[in-house]
Amino acid sequence: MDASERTAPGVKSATRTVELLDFFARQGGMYSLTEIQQELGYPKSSLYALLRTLVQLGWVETDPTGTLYRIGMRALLVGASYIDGDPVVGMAHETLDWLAEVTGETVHFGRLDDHDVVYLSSRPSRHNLRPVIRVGRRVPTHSTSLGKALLADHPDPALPKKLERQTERTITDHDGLRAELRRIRERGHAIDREENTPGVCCFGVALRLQRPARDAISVSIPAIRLNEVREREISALLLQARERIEYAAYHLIHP
Amino acid sequence: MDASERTAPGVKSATRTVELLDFFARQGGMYSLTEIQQELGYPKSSLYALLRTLVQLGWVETDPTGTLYRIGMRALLVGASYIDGDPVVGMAHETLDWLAEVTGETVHFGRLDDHDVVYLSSRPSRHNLRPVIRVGRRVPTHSTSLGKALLADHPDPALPKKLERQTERTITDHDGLRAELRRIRERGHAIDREENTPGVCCFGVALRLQRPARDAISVSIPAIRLNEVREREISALLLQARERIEYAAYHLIHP
DNA sequence: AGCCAGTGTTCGCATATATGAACAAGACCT
DNA sequence: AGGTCTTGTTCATATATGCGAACACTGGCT
Repeated sequence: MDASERTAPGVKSATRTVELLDFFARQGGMYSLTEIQQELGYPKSSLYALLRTLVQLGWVETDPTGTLYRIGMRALLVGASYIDGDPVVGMAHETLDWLAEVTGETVHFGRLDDHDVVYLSSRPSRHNLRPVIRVGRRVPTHSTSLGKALLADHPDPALPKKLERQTERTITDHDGLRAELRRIRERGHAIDREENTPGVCCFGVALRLQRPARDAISVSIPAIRLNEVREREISALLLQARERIEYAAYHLIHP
Repeated sequence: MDASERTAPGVKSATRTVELLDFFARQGGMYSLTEIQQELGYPKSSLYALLRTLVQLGWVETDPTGTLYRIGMRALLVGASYIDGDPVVGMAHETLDWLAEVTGETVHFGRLDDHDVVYLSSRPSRHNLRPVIRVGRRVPTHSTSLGKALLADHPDPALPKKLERQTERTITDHDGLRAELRRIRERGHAIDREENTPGVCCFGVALRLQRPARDAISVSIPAIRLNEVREREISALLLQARERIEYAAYHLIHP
């Protein structure tokens, strides 16, 4: 109960369980006991017991030799259900379809979590043959249109300590980012000009369903296909999409 | 170590952690402490500590009052990574795209897990506007083409004790199912004629990447759009898709 | 062959957690 | 208001778990 209690996050073994799952999720691939041990720093024997338990439950799988571990199938179900159960994602569904349809570009729905934005829903662009699963992926706030739109909506946004460089155009200083957020508030939408991924520009707006906003939508475009006309077109459609979702939300709350 | 050790699945608190996540995933929605307590049967106080721990870690979220719990955003990431890290799903990707393209129908990739098949990847049909997230969902083996194809490939398949009725056409007796599996082996592919979902027929084949097979692919069609010609067409394309995937797998193993 | 380094596995004790019972806080009656 | 449920929260102790150290295997090296 004293101030030194920062080391007590609760049930230790539950914490480790999800940290382990998180590790697998971040890294992907298969790892040996010692590799995981080195990464997470738990004692070998504790980790061993934990892994065996999770293997037995199907949340972790091993290779035939039983010595390499990876995430198991039971973990799959969990992710999908967060999205299925979310009313906002549900409401936005049709509008995201529409936005993808009229722009022909990749559309994302993202939610703020700490200093990241988590993709909750997305529509592949018509040009992108392969519909990559991006749901559940995390991207930084400071280098993405989704993230910057959400930061700009916050009266006193908590910026990450260090703004990690993603590309040569990433804004990496706090003053620059604050100036950018001001521009976004004036302009009404956020733009990411290859600040997170080379060759990709994004336009994003925060959904004002609660203050400060937690959800945002964006349209991503290959930089090559971008020009002033297209830019105006995209931002207009994006704002229209926001209206639609906010309208739907309003009528859900006040039937 | 004696025979009565059936009650010791390992680290208790880890088991409960994933059981809790599983509960949220299955049920969706928000639940109070007592509701969860009644469902899972853990002592109130233990559950309380567990929930608080997971809330603090972002794996469980509460409503503003802090009294209703639901699954948290961090759980999202985990599911996606299972699929991203799987070599077979990766290999099948292009072929699934192709199969969806040439049939115009919904295509699924599924993997056996106990008495269920888990969807690992899917392509929406051209007629189905809304690309529903089905990845991670579980369907029974005995009432789906994916499941029956996988059972048929097994020399001595472990049939579920009780074959749950899904529709009026579901095969619910073991003898009937065994006969059906024999027919599938003779025919070369599995058919589900509205046995799992009214109005939906599916064609499925197991991928022979290991024996017994663990993965399968299927094409789903609205029963209305089905006729003998289309049926032959679909099964031919399905078998072709299987060849492609098996071919790709072979060349991945023997470069 | 024998050694060595690295890895997975087991075991007994110190420590953290699980638990039932008691307490607090509302909600809903009458 | 007062009483009576129901539900969330805290606490002390029995109990399960975490831990270091020892053991067992394996493969590579000399």
